[in-house]
Amino acid sequence: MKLRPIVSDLTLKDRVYDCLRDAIAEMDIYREDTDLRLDERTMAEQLKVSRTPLREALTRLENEGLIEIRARKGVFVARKTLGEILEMIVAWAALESMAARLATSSASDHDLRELRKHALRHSESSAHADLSEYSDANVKFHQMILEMSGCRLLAQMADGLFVHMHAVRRRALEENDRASRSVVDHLGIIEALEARDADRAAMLVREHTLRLHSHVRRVWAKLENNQESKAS
Amino acid sequence: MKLRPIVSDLTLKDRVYDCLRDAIAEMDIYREDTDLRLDERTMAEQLKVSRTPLREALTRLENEGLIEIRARKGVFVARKTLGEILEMIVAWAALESMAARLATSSASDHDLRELRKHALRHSESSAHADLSEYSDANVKFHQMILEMSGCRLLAQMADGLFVHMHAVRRRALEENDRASRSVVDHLGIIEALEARDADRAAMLVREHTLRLHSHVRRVWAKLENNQESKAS
DNA sequence: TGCGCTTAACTGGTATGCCACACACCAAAA
DNA sequence: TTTTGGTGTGTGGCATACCAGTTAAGCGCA
Repeated sequence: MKLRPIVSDLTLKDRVYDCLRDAIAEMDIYREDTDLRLDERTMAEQLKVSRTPLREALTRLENEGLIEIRARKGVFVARKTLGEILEMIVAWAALESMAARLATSSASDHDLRELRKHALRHSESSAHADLSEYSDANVKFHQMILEMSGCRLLAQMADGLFVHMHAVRRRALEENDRASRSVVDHLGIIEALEARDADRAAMLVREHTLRLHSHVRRVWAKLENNQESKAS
Repeated sequence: MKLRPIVSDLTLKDRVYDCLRDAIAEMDIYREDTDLRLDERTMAEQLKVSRTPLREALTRLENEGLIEIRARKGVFVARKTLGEILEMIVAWAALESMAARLATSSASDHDLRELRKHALRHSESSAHADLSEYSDANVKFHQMILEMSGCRLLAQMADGLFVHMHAVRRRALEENDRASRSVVDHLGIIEALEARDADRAAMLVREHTLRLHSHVRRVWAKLENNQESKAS
């Protein structure tokens, strides 16, 4: 018989952190009329905890760049600038490119079959499915590569970046012609992995992600122009 | 009359964080008889602050993996396993490789001259200077490349990894024949950057860092064998 | 003497209250 | 009407007290 420990070591602070992290990820941060203000006391009351564990959770969120705590001003959900988002994509490309390189030698044939299966399953849905579903499948694809690298840290660091992208995609990933291009890219990546071609796999992943980089830059700039013209 | 703002936004929690971070970096974590235990109340007393800001600083250190907080057991400086250290080096290689790639297009000629100057200044000292001095110069070299990428996030993420290496190098970087090899590598990297050859620069940086990877793996394994034979 | 139980000291976790500062609002003076 | 100093309210920062789990020393019993 196998028993699991009764007490989970999950402390209040941790659970509050998870809760807030999810809540923030679901927010529509970039809508102009979104209230980015978070009040410590209000939240503490809603969560039925005191401010202490809450504040420790907030400290953690601040480290990860999800919120900004300004002394005696307030706690605010961080709205990333275009520049910061582009940098995150670059870092992501760096990590995943290395992951792909490692995966060519550490991924099992079974892993690669699973990856291909996943890609095929969602290749059709890409055209007509709703954004959210496609986007989740897309993220999943990249996470699979990161995991196949066998290097947990790479996956972990990339995860920290994905959280931010969650909010971004609502604003910048609306175009759908990207999806079909994306599918082609993915297949190319899979083939390079299957061929165990490290340089090629790393290169394709990098270029694929950097394509997102220019896409976001383009779309974002357009959006900001729209806002300006609306304002004037 | 012109006055500068009086208040620095540095809160107690931040200063405590800086203080602890430095203190931990200076510790000889991997010596067997080092006491890894940190007591909240003792530290609070020494720092003359209450436990609240101290705990928030600790939370932050825990996020970055420098310490481990076990509920009702104690706070401990985290001793990284060999596997974790190797993963950090891989991630570092990923980030800096991308940085070198970007640097080939974003670094100014002046930046590159500075880099070469720095490398030359320390190329001689590498042979006879003490480990600490050489190691600092070495880290500085890599930080310069990360900065030249123009991508702050890359530099920032790599910095988070360097903190851990600070403790590691005391244990694993004792061999000195590495230094001369390192100098050669560095010059090669500089030349690739000067030639604005992105692929080559990225490749050289990656291989250079991955050499550290195998070096650490080798030395570490040897050390652990020594410990075992001593214990038996 | 050896084992097990009690218990007291110690740990991090949590709740609470006060403080200093930021800011908005208001009233009085110009 | 505009400016300016006062003041009230709300915010996060910090200190403190208490709580619950952990541990090990001390005690009693077989």
